[in-house]
Amino acid sequence: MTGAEKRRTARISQILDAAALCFVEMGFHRAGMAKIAARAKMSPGHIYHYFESKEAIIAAIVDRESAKAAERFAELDAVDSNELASVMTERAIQSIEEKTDILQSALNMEMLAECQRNPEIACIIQRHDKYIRDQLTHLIGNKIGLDLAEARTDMMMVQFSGLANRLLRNPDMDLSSMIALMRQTMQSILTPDTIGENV
Amino acid sequence: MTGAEKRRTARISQILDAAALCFVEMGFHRAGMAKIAARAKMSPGHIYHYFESKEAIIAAIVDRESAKAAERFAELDAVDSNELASVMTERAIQSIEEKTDILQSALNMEMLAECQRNPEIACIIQRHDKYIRDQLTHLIGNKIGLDLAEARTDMMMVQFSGLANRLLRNPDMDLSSMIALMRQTMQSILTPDTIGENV
DNA sequence: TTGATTTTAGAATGAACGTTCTATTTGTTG
DNA sequence: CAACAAATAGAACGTTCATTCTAAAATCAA
Repeated sequence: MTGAEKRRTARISQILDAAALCFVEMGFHRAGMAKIAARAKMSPGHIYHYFESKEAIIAAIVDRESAKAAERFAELDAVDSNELASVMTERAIQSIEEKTDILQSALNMEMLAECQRNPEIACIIQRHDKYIRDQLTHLIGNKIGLDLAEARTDMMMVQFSGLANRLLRNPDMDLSSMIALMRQTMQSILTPDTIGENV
Repeated sequence: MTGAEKRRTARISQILDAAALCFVEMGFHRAGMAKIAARAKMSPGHIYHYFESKEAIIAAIVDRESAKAAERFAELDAVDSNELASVMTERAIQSIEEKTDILQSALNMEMLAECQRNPEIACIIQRHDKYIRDQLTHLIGNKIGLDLAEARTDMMMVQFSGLANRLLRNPDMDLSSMIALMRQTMQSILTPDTIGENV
């Protein structure tokens, strides 16, 4: 990688990091280019050498998250089938405990609200969503070998986004009881015969 | 109610309806007062005779939803204890089927995104959330008479917001399978001995 | 080092938007 | 009906913000 290319990717990272923080703190529309620029330690005008528009920045952030998710799934794919269910459960718990995903879900909320009316963003997010869903279905159905893999995947995803949503709406909520619930539900989703005959 | 008061409440409804639609369609920040006014069939300036600011309109919308929710809970409170669980389940299914709550959840998303940085809105939403939670806990614990009422309530609320979230993110999702999952989960939440010992 | 090219800054632009102000219309009441 | 109050319209204001433009600084090639 040449010096110029290095610098370029470094600047892009700076912008993406700054923008993500600004979006979380102040929302997509209140986060002005001036503030993003200040946080990324460059001039507003300069951002336009790397991104065509503010929207392009969101798109890039979603893409970046997708890439991270892909990495995590690649890791899970390497786990032994017998351990997979418990590893997935613990991963989920862990990401809640770290509250990492809480900040992330504030960002997701912003994106989701935005994608309601911005078709290009909507497309990116739906592609991302489909990717995650396919990966999970693969893990649950093929690797763990459970039946009704799609239904279990949907339950899991409902659980995840629901939990994030509730934590956002009720920040003072008792995290430990939420974690207990989460663990239990994850286990029941990833255990045979949990899902009744009426599905 | 005098003629003046009638007109006043009618105008306020007009504004609230128009604003809610605009917020869903275009988001809080893109929904300009001009557009809300046009939709409410009045001039922009006139809105300020009823609401101090745009934020006051959101606050009023949330309050209005709270009032509607209160009505629905009052109805549930009158249902016979033995039937309550199944009535609650069917109510939930129904609101999904009608897709009413989907539009509603787009609005919720908007509010939720907004409340991340607007403390006044955050306060209103959290009060609303607490109200719903208390009501549900009362129904589940006192009327149906289940143990672990708070935990069951939280599971239920996670389930609800999660489902709304997923439908928003993935609008083409197969609704019928979602409904099947929902029914089953609601039943399991509202049945004794469903929640394990580890809670 | 010098000329060329890329990178960066920061001011300028133009549009959008929340809010306010002024004037007009409508409705009410003595 | 006349006088007053409330309701309403719509233009005007001031601000904010994404984007563009101009020029300066830094980097690199020769």
